[in-house]
Amino acid sequence: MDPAFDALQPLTVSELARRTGVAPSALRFYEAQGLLHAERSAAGHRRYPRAVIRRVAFIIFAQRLGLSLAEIRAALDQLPRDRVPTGDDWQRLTHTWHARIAERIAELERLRRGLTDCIGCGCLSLDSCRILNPFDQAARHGPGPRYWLGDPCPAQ
Amino acid sequence: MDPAFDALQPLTVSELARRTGVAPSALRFYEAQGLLHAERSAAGHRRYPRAVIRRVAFIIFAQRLGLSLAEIRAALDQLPRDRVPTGDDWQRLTHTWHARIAERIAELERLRRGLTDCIGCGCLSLDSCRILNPFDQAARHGPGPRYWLGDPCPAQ
DNA sequence: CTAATTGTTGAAGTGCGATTGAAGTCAATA
DNA sequence: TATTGACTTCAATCGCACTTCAACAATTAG
Repeated sequence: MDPAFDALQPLTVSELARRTGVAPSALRFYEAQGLLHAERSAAGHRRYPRAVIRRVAFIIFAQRLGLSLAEIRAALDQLPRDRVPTGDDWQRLTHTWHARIAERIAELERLRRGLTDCIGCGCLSLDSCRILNPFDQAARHGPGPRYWLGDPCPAQ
Repeated sequence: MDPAFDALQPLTVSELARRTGVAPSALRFYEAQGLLHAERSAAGHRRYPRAVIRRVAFIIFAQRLGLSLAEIRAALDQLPRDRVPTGDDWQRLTHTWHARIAERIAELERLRRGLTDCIGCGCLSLDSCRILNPFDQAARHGPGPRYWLGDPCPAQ
């Protein structure tokens, strides 16, 4: 009998992969990075408690919001280790993300505006146009600063 | 005299870097990838026509929208080679991006909703919840499919 | 003239987020 | 018993977007 039919059994890596859409190789990678943990069967196979699905969902959400795995790990480390996290536990983690989402939406709206006002228009204001969010960009580590310097576009 | 003061002179790589916020190494990399082209001075130094600023702006915008350099190159290849692109030329390129931005904003709003409805809530609906956009995800090449399968969350 | 600055090239290195492959283990089935 | 299939580990590799480095050439300031 397919163990996936038994809602009380822990999940194998391929079952978890099927349920989350995340490849088994990625799940193992996440475990190596400390984002997931699994019990082991007698044969050394991973056995995931069902609560791990929510954890993987969290990882996917966070990635879509642009967080790195290191950041996601730091967030997940805030969860209680001694019990299954409650809805409140999860909500505390995602509390600050609403602001993050709002910022990203705002940036997209600036981008949309920039498409017409600065890229699309025939003016030469690009030299002195600020469309991309400097704060957003300054927060980026590593390669490619990419902030647009100067004063607002005269077209605005 | 600083040649940057002369609005009619072509730009050196460091001037272009300063005006766009893109590192010289990145500008050279873009040239190697076929996204930019430059005339050369007698000494073999790059001389960018001023119109290249708009081109770099386009690259930055496109990157923030999640396009790869290969995709951006394909878009830029649509521009006329025999003359400086007009506003209309640029707008034709960015035409489809408005839809792209709208989709991404919609995804962020689903994500925001999912934070409360599915991650944060105490229900067990995650097993059968679809928050992340399957179409978006299916469009992703390479690693990490990450689509959420199944029926909509009962909480919705 | 000298020294600093800015530029050139090609190759190699970096960081992230994985995937892939080789070699081996284990349980169930033909 | 043999084989199939799912799993294990560890190391290597990949794709992307760059950055860094070494060695050298040219320009510019004092």
